Order: sequence, then C-alpha cells, then structure tokens
Amino acid sequence: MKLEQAAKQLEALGNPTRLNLYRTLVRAGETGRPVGYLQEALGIAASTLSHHLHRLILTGLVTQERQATTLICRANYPVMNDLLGFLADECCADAACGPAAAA
Amino acid sequence: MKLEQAAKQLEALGNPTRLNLYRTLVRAGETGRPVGYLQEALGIAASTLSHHLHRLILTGLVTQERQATTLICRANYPVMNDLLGFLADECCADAACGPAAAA
DNA sequence: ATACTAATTCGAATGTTTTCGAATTAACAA
DNA sequence: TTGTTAATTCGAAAACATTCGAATTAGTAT
Repeated sequence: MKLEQAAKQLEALGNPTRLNLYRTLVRAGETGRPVGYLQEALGIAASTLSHHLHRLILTGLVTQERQATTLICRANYPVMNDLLGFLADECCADAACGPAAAA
Repeated sequence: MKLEQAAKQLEALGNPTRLNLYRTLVRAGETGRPVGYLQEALGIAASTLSHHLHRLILTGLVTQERQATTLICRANYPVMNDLLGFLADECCADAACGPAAAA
C-alpha cells in the first residue's frame, strides 16, 4: 500500500463522527445498515451524514449497495486489513511492537 | 480506548507528511532520530516539521528526549498498539476480518 | 402522472489545517 | 559575554473540513 492512500484512509477515520459511523458499520457486519438507520443512530443531519459517508466510500473503507429505495452501507473489511497491515509493517523490529505483541 | 482519542490519533497519522515522519521514526526504532535529521530526510521547513511533530507528540504517538542541544524523537509503540487494538476491536464477528485474518 | 419515502447535492457560514519565513528561545562552547 | 548550532514559536496566507437547512434527484407504488 502507498503512503498517500494510507494517509487518506487514516484521515477518513480520524474524525469522531466518521469513526463512530465506521464502527457502527463494523459492528453491523455483512448485514450492513441503511443510511436512514445510521442517521437516526448518530443523530446528525442527513446532509452531514451523506458527506461523511462519501468520504469513507472514496477511500474504499465503506461500500454501498442499493436495495430498492434504501442504500445499504457496509464496512469493507479487506481494505481495513490492508491498512492495519501497513501500520504494523516495519513496526516489528522492536520486541514490544506489532500485532503479535498486542494479541 | 475512547473513540475521541482514537480519532485524534488517526487524524494525526492521516496526513502524508506526518505519516511519513511517523514511519521514519518507526523504522528508526528505539534509537530514535534528531529533529534535524528528520528535517533533512523529509525536506520540509523546520517550522513545518516542528508543527507536525507537536501534533504527533500531543496524541502520544511520538516522544522526545533531549540530548544536549539536539532533541531525539521516538515512535511510542505501545500507543500505536492500543490504537491497532481499538481498530481491530469488534472487527472480528466476520470471518474475513481482524488481525488474525491479516496474519 | 402523482405522490411518497430515501438519500444526495447545493450554498454558505464557521472553523481548522497546512505551510512558510522571520524572530525567538535553548543548550552549550570559547 | 559572545557566538554557534538546534529547535520552537509567531504571524500570516491559502486551502480544506465541518455542519446545517433547503433544494434536488432516485426509486417505487398508487
């Protein structure tokens, strides 16, 4: 993974509203959640949510699938795993470092 | 870890210059790197580097230690591990997800 | 066609980030 | 004390982010 792309994904997650949004989707799993549900859950304006969703989608962290009139949003796990891999990468020269130490 | 703190750390890493800076420190390991070295390595204005360093230090991702006239900067691995844990947390309900799947 | 619900886009206000050069502080040496 | 190297803080310009309500598009059903 390129540094620029990783930075964009980290920036996307680096906003409380978006991180909350993303984690809500992570918890929902493959089922996903409709935009309207997310709006209720987060308690923000629809336009604000749409803006944040757009940013997460641009980075690939979230996907959308239409089901009739509603849009289902899902966390894109492989993309997150790539990002975690990038962060862990080169982080294991020291013994106290890396996912292995965290687990 | 609280969501607010995680968001701040992700935001700190979510800038290409800072991510590059942080990774340089990660590669350096416990040895660390002087500010001056980092300025040369990244090729940015000293004031700009100082600003970015400050932001990383505020979130706890980087520490500084004075050695005479030079300041040695180091990546703070435990803080990064907490952050990785937060991101992986609740991310394992699905089989294709989590650090286990990434490893 | 009309109406209804779902969600996005537009426009605008407010605040924050990024970046630099110039000026300043910090630690030490002669 | 005077000077030297190291790094931060100041001030300011330009760009970008956040948030909302109002207007709009998308899909479906009557």
